[in-house]
Amino acid sequence: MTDLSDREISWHYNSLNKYCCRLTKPRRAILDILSDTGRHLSADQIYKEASKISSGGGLSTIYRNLELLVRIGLVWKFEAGDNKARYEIAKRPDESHHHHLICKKCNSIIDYSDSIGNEKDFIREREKKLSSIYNFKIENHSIDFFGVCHTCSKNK
Amino acid sequence: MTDLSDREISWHYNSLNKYCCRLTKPRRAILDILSDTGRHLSADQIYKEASKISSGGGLSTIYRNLELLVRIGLVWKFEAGDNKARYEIAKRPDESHHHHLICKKCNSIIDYSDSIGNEKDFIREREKKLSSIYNFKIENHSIDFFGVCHTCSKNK
DNA sequence: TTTGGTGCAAAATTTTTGCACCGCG
DNA sequence: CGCGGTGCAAAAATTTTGCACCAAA
Repeated sequence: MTDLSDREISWHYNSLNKYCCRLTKPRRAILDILSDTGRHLSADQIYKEASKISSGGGLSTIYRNLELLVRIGLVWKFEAGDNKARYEIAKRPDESHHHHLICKKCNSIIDYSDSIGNEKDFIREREKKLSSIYNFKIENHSIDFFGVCHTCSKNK
Repeated sequence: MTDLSDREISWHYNSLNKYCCRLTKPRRAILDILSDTGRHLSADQIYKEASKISSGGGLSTIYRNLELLVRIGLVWKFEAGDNKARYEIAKRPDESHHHHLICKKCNSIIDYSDSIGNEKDFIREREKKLSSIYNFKIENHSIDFFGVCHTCSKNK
Protein backbone atom coordinates (compact mmCIF):
# COMPACT_ATOMS: atom_id res chain seq x y z
CA MET A 1 0.00 0.00 0.00
CA THR A 2 2.82 2.39 0.68
CA ASP A 3 4.47 4.05 -2.24
CA LEU A 4 7.48 5.17 -0.28
CA SER A 5 10.23 2.69 0.27
CA ASP A 6 11.51 1.91 3.73
CA ARG A 7 14.45 4.07 2.88
CA GLU A 8 12.14 7.05 2.48
CA ILE A 9 10.27 6.29 5.66
CA SER A 10 13.43 6.21 7.69
CA TRP A 11 14.57 9.41 6.04
CA HIS A 12 11.50 11.14 7.43
CA TYR A 13 11.89 9.62 10.83
CA ASN A 14 15.56 10.48 11.00
CA SER A 15 15.01 14.04 9.90
CA LEU A 16 12.69 14.60 12.80
CA ASN A 17 15.37 13.30 15.06
CA LYS A 18 17.94 15.60 13.52
CA TYR A 19 15.89 18.61 14.56
CA CYS A 20 15.73 17.35 18.12
CA CYS A 21 12.06 16.56 17.84
CA ARG A 22 10.74 13.36 19.29
CA LEU A 23 9.12 10.84 17.04
CA THR A 24 5.90 10.67 19.00
CA LYS A 25 2.85 8.60 18.14
CA PRO A 26 0.84 11.45 16.60
CA ARG A 27 3.82 12.53 14.51
CA ARG A 28 4.47 9.05 13.33
CA ALA A 29 0.78 8.66 12.56
CA ILE A 30 0.80 11.78 10.38
CA LEU A 31 3.88 10.72 8.47
CA ASP A 32 2.57 7.21 8.00
CA ILE A 33 -0.85 8.32 6.87
CA LEU A 34 0.52 10.79 4.37
CA SER A 35 3.09 8.30 3.14
CA ASP A 36 0.53 5.57 2.74
CA THR A 37 -1.97 7.53 0.72
CA GLY A 38 0.64 9.46 -1.20
CA ARG A 39 -2.15 11.95 -1.77
CA HIS A 40 -3.16 15.36 -0.45
CA LEU A 41 -5.19 15.32 2.70
CA SER A 42 -6.75 18.11 4.69
CA ALA A 43 -5.98 18.44 8.39
CA ASP A 44 -9.40 17.08 9.13
CA GLN A 45 -8.94 14.04 6.91
CA ILE A 46 -5.64 13.29 8.59
CA TYR A 47 -7.33 13.67 11.95
CA LYS A 48 -10.05 11.21 10.98
CA GLU A 49 -7.52 8.71 9.72
CA ALA A 50 -5.38 9.18 12.81
CA SER A 51 -8.38 8.59 15.02
CA LYS A 52 -8.77 5.12 13.58
CA ILE A 53 -5.26 4.29 14.69
CA SER A 54 -5.12 4.30 18.44
CA SER A 55 -3.52 7.44 19.83
CA GLY A 56 -3.60 9.49 16.69
CA GLY A 57 -3.92 12.65 18.73
CA GLY A 58 -6.44 15.46 18.88
CA LEU A 59 -7.08 17.83 16.04
CA SER A 60 -4.98 20.58 17.56
CA THR A 61 -2.09 18.20 17.89
CA ILE A 62 -2.48 17.38 14.22
CA TYR A 63 -2.35 21.05 13.33
CA ARG A 64 0.62 21.75 15.56
CA ASN A 65 2.55 18.84 14.18
CA LEU A 66 1.67 19.57 10.60
CA GLU A 67 3.02 23.06 11.12
CA LEU A 68 6.20 21.57 12.56
CA LEU A 69 6.59 19.01 9.80
CA VAL A 70 6.04 21.65 7.14
CA ARG A 71 8.61 23.92 8.77
CA ILE A 72 11.17 21.12 8.90
CA GLY A 73 10.40 20.22 5.32
CA LEU A 74 8.99 16.72 5.78
CA VAL A 75 5.51 17.68 4.70
CA TRP A 76 4.39 20.01 1.98
CA LYS A 77 1.39 22.28 2.45
CA PHE A 78 -0.60 23.77 -0.35
CA GLU A 79 -4.01 25.26 -0.91
CA ALA A 80 -6.26 24.02 -3.66
CA GLY A 81 -8.62 26.96 -3.87
CA ASP A 82 -11.34 25.89 -1.46
CA ASN A 83 -9.96 27.65 1.60
CA LYS A 84 -8.80 24.43 3.12
CA ALA A 85 -5.12 23.54 3.24
CA ARG A 86 -3.87 20.19 1.98
CA TYR A 87 -0.82 18.32 3.09
CA GLU A 88 1.30 15.81 1.27
CA ILE A 89 4.37 13.89 2.24
CA ALA A 90 7.62 15.47 1.10
CA LYS A 91 9.95 13.65 -1.21
CA ARG A 92 13.67 14.24 -1.13
CA PRO A 93 14.32 17.74 -2.46
CA ASP A 94 15.67 16.55 -5.78
CA GLU A 95 12.64 14.36 -6.32
CA SER A 96 10.04 16.85 -5.24
CA HIS A 97 7.10 17.44 -7.49
CA HIS A 98 4.36 19.72 -6.36
CA HIS A 99 2.54 19.86 -9.60
CA HIS A 100 -1.17 19.40 -9.73
CA LEU A 101 -4.21 19.28 -11.92
CA ILE A 102 -7.08 20.56 -9.79
CA CYS A 103 -10.70 20.05 -10.79
CA LYS A 104 -12.85 23.07 -10.08
CA LYS A 105 -16.00 20.99 -9.95
CA CYS A 106 -15.17 18.10 -7.65
CA ASN A 107 -11.97 19.45 -6.07
CA SER A 108 -10.09 16.29 -6.93
CA ILE A 109 -6.37 16.65 -7.33
CA ILE A 110 -4.22 14.77 -9.78
CA ASP A 111 -0.50 14.69 -9.21
CA TYR A 112 1.54 14.66 -12.30
CA SER A 113 5.17 13.86 -12.32
CA ASP A 114 7.47 16.70 -13.34
CA SER A 115 9.49 14.20 -15.26
CA ILE A 116 7.06 14.61 -18.11
CA GLY A 117 9.01 16.51 -20.68
CA ASN A 118 11.78 18.73 -19.45
CA GLU A 119 9.84 20.48 -16.74
CA LYS A 120 12.46 19.93 -14.10
CA ASP A 121 15.16 21.59 -16.15
CA PHE A 122 12.86 24.41 -17.04
CA ILE A 123 12.01 25.09 -13.40
CA ARG A 124 15.62 24.94 -12.33
CA GLU A 125 16.67 27.45 -14.95
CA ARG A 126 13.72 29.64 -14.11
CA GLU A 127 14.54 29.61 -10.39
CA LYS A 128 18.07 30.69 -11.10
CA LYS A 129 16.91 33.56 -13.25
CA LEU A 130 14.21 34.78 -10.88
CA SER A 131 16.53 34.56 -7.90
CA SER A 132 19.03 36.86 -9.49
CA ILE A 133 16.51 39.30 -10.94
CA TYR A 134 14.49 39.74 -7.76
CA ASN A 135 17.14 38.93 -5.20
CA PHE A 136 14.82 36.28 -3.87
CA LYS A 137 15.97 33.07 -2.21
CA ILE A 138 13.70 30.42 -3.71
CA GLU A 139 13.09 27.36 -1.57
CA ASN A 140 10.36 25.54 -3.41
CA HIS A 141 7.60 25.98 -5.90
CA SER A 142 4.15 24.89 -6.89
CA ILE A 143 2.59 24.54 -10.30
CA ASP A 144 -1.15 24.12 -10.48
CA PHE A 145 -3.39 23.75 -13.48
CA PHE A 146 -7.07 24.36 -12.83
CA GLY A 147 -9.88 23.05 -14.94
CA VAL A 148 -12.38 20.25 -15.23
CA CYS A 149 -11.48 16.60 -14.86
CA HIS A 150 -12.55 13.84 -17.20
CA THR A 151 -15.28 12.51 -14.92
CA CYS A 152 -16.84 15.91 -14.28
CA SER A 153 -16.87 16.91 -17.92
CA LYS A 154 -18.86 13.76 -18.70
CA ASN A 155 -21.42 14.15 -15.87
CA LYS A 156 -22.89 17.49 -16.72
CA MET B 1 -2.47 55.51 -10.50
CA THR B 2 -4.19 52.87 -12.55
CA ASP B 3 -2.07 50.43 -14.46
CA LEU B 4 -4.89 49.26 -16.66
CA SER B 5 -5.79 51.35 -19.68
CA ASP B 6 -9.32 52.60 -20.22
CA ARG B 7 -9.65 49.87 -22.76
CA GLU B 8 -9.06 47.28 -20.07
CA ILE B 9 -11.43 48.91 -17.66
CA SER B 10 -14.24 48.91 -20.18
CA TRP B 11 -13.49 45.31 -21.02
CA HIS B 12 -14.20 44.36 -17.44
CA TYR B 13 -17.30 46.47 -17.24
CA ASN B 14 -18.63 45.12 -20.53
CA SER B 15 -17.95 41.53 -19.58
CA LEU B 16 -20.14 41.89 -16.54
CA ASN B 17 -22.85 43.21 -18.79
CA LYS B 18 -22.45 40.31 -21.15
CA TYR B 19 -23.31 37.90 -18.37
CA CYS B 20 -26.45 39.85 -17.54
CA CYS B 21 -25.02 41.09 -14.28
CA ARG B 22 -25.53 44.66 -13.30
CA LEU B 23 -22.57 46.91 -12.83
CA THR B 24 -23.51 47.92 -9.31
CA LYS B 25 -21.54 50.20 -7.03
CA PRO B 26 -19.97 47.43 -4.96
CA ARG B 27 -18.96 45.52 -8.09
CA ARG B 28 -17.51 48.58 -9.67
CA ALA B 29 -15.69 49.34 -6.44
CA ILE B 30 -14.10 45.89 -6.39
CA LEU B 31 -13.00 46.08 -10.00
CA ASP B 32 -11.65 49.58 -9.56
CA ILE B 33 -9.79 48.77 -6.37
CA LEU B 34 -8.19 45.68 -7.83
CA SER B 35 -7.37 47.48 -11.05
CA ASP B 36 -5.86 50.43 -9.25
CA THR B 37 -3.55 48.48 -7.01
CA GLY B 38 -2.76 45.83 -9.61
CA ARG B 39 -1.81 43.73 -6.61
CA HIS B 40 -3.28 40.84 -4.66
CA LEU B 41 -5.70 41.80 -1.94
CA SER B 42 -7.59 39.72 0.59
CA ALA B 43 -11.35 40.05 0.86
CA ASP B 44 -10.86 42.03 4.01
CA GLN B 45 -8.44 44.44 2.41
CA ILE B 46 -10.85 45.02 -0.44
CA TYR B 47 -13.61 45.58 2.07
CA LYS B 48 -11.57 48.17 3.93
CA GLU B 49 -10.69 49.97 0.72
CA ALA B 50 -14.29 49.81 -0.44
CA SER B 51 -15.45 51.27 2.84
CA LYS B 52 -13.44 54.40 2.16
CA ILE B 53 -15.36 54.89 -1.05
CA SER B 54 -18.98 55.60 -0.24
CA SER B 55 -21.20 52.59 -0.81
CA GLY B 56 -18.49 50.01 -1.11
CA GLY B 57 -20.81 47.42 0.35
CA GLY B 58 -20.70 45.10 3.31
CA LEU B 59 -18.18 42.31 3.70
CA SER B 60 -20.65 39.65 2.61
CA THR B 61 -21.40 41.61 -0.53
CA ILE B 62 -17.69 41.71 -1.22
CA TYR B 63 -17.45 37.96 -0.84
CA ARG B 64 -20.50 37.30 -2.97
CA ASN B 65 -19.29 39.55 -5.72
CA LEU B 66 -15.76 38.24 -5.64
CA GLU B 67 -17.16 34.79 -6.11
CA LEU B 68 -19.19 36.04 -9.06
CA LEU B 69 -16.28 37.90 -10.62
CA VAL B 70 -14.02 34.89 -10.23
CA ARG B 71 -16.62 32.64 -11.84
CA ILE B 72 -17.03 35.01 -14.77
CA GLY B 73 -13.29 35.28 -15.10
CA LEU B 74 -12.80 38.96 -14.34
CA VAL B 75 -10.97 38.34 -11.11
CA TRP B 76 -8.43 35.71 -10.29
CA LYS B 77 -8.39 34.05 -6.86
CA PHE B 78 -5.41 32.35 -5.38
CA GLU B 79 -4.14 31.30 -2.00
CA ALA B 80 -0.73 32.30 -0.81
CA GLY B 81 -0.31 29.76 1.94
CA ASP B 82 -1.65 31.69 4.93
CA ASN B 83 -5.19 30.38 4.76
CA LYS B 84 -6.47 33.63 3.38
CA ALA B 85 -7.49 33.94 -0.24
CA ARG B 86 -6.13 36.75 -2.40
CA TYR B 87 -7.75 38.33 -5.40
CA GLU B 88 -6.24 40.07 -8.35
CA ILE B 89 -7.74 41.69 -11.42
CA ALA B 90 -7.80 39.45 -14.47
CA LYS B 91 -6.00 40.41 -17.59
CA ARG B 92 -7.21 39.34 -20.98
CA PRO B 93 -6.73 35.57 -21.26
CA ASP B 94 -3.80 35.82 -23.61
CA GLU B 95 -2.06 38.25 -21.31
CA SER B 96 -2.75 36.45 -18.08
CA HIS B 97 0.13 35.87 -15.73
CA HIS B 98 -0.52 34.33 -12.37
CA HIS B 99 3.06 33.81 -11.47
CA HIS B 100 4.30 34.79 -8.07
CA LEU B 101 7.26 34.92 -5.78
CA ILE B 102 5.87 34.54 -2.27
CA CYS B 103 7.93 35.39 0.80
CA LYS B 104 7.39 32.93 3.62
CA LYS B 105 8.51 35.46 6.22
CA CYS B 106 6.52 38.59 5.43
CA ASN B 107 3.93 37.11 3.07
CA SER B 108 4.69 39.71 0.44
CA ILE B 109 3.96 38.71 -3.12
CA ILE B 110 5.96 39.70 -6.15
CA ASP B 111 4.35 39.33 -9.55
CA TYR B 112 6.68 38.42 -12.27
CA SER B 113 5.74 38.62 -15.86
CA ASP B 114 5.65 35.35 -17.73
CA SER B 115 7.25 37.11 -20.64
CA ILE B 116 10.58 36.46 -19.00
CA GLY B 117 12.14 33.80 -21.11
CA ASN B 118 9.86 31.50 -22.99
CA GLU B 119 7.59 30.65 -20.09
CA LYS B 120 4.41 31.32 -22.00
CA ASP B 121 5.34 28.87 -24.73
CA PHE B 122 6.40 26.33 -22.21
CA ILE B 123 3.10 26.53 -20.36
CA ARG B 124 1.07 26.31 -23.53
CA GLU B 125 2.89 23.22 -24.66
CA ARG B 126 2.59 21.72 -21.22
CA GLU B 127 -1.15 22.36 -21.05
CA LYS B 128 -1.63 20.64 -24.37
CA LYS B 129 0.30 17.60 -23.23
CA LEU B 130 -1.36 17.31 -19.82
CA SER B 131 -4.82 17.77 -21.32
CA SER B 132 -4.37 14.83 -23.61
CA ILE B 133 -2.65 12.57 -21.10
CA TYR B 134 -5.15 13.10 -18.30
CA ASN B 135 -8.19 13.98 -20.32
CA PHE B 136 -8.40 17.17 -18.31
CA LYS B 137 -9.80 20.44 -19.62
CA ILE B 138 -7.34 23.05 -18.40
CA GLU B 139 -8.73 26.54 -17.91
CA ASN B 140 -5.92 28.34 -16.16
CA HIS B 141 -2.86 27.86 -14.10
CA SER B 142 -0.77 29.24 -11.31
CA ILE B 143 2.96 29.11 -10.76
CA ASP B 144 4.27 30.05 -7.36
CA PHE B 145 7.81 30.15 -6.06
CA PHE B 146 8.14 30.23 -2.29
CA GLY B 147 11.16 31.52 -0.42
CA VAL B 148 12.59 34.54 1.31
CA CYS B 149 12.53 38.01 -0.19
CA HIS B 150 15.48 40.37 -0.32
CA THR B 151 14.30 42.52 2.58
CA CYS B 152 13.62 39.61 4.90
CA SER B 153 16.91 37.90 4.19
CA LYS B 154 18.69 41.10 5.25
CA ASN B 155 16.68 41.67 8.45
CA LYS B 156 17.41 38.47 10.25
C1' DT C 1 -44.01 43.62 -10.30
C1' DT C 2 -40.56 40.58 -10.72
C1' DT C 3 -35.98 39.58 -10.21
C1' DG C 4 -31.36 40.63 -9.05
C1' DG C 5 -28.62 42.77 -5.59
C1' DT C 6 -27.55 44.52 -0.90
C1' DG C 7 -26.67 44.69 4.15
C1' DC C 8 -26.95 43.04 8.54
C1' DA C 9 -26.57 39.45 11.70
C1' DA C 10 -26.05 34.70 12.61
C1' DA C 11 -23.81 30.46 11.50
C1' DA C 12 -20.37 27.39 9.70
C1' DT C 13 -15.66 26.08 8.82
C1' DT C 14 -10.95 26.02 9.43
C1' DT C 15 -7.19 27.12 12.25
C1' DT C 16 -4.98 28.93 16.54
C1' DT C 17 -4.31 29.48 21.45
C1' DG C 18 -4.49 28.76 26.70
C1' DC C 19 -3.78 25.73 30.11
C1' DA C 20 -3.43 21.66 32.87
C1' DC C 21 -1.33 17.37 32.63
C1' DC C 22 1.83 13.54 31.11
C1' DG C 23 6.17 11.31 30.31
C1' DC C 24 10.73 10.95 28.33
C1' DG C 25 15.59 12.32 29.12
C1' DC D 1 12.84 17.75 37.91
C1' DG D 2 12.43 20.24 33.44
C1' DC D 3 10.77 20.65 29.14
C1' DG D 4 8.79 18.98 25.02
C1' DG D 5 4.51 17.18 23.74
C1' DT D 6 -0.48 16.26 24.20
C1' DG D 7 -5.54 16.94 24.63
C1' DC D 8 -9.43 19.39 25.67
C1' DA D 9 -12.02 23.39 25.30
C1' DA D 10 -12.36 28.04 24.15
C1' DA D 11 -11.27 31.63 20.90
C1' DA D 12 -9.98 33.64 16.57
C1' DA D 13 -10.24 34.30 11.74
C1' DT D 14 -12.19 33.65 7.37
C1' DT D 15 -16.03 32.58 4.66
C1' DT D 16 -20.99 31.35 3.94
C1' DT D 17 -25.93 31.71 4.59
C1' DG D 18 -30.77 33.48 5.90
C1' DC D 19 -33.70 36.99 5.50
C1' DA D 20 -35.78 41.42 5.03
C1' DC D 21 -35.42 45.30 2.20
C1' DC D 22 -34.15 48.14 -2.14
C1' DA D 23 -33.93 49.25 -6.77
C1' DA D 24 -33.53 48.59 -11.62
C1' DA D 25 -35.76 46.46 -15.87
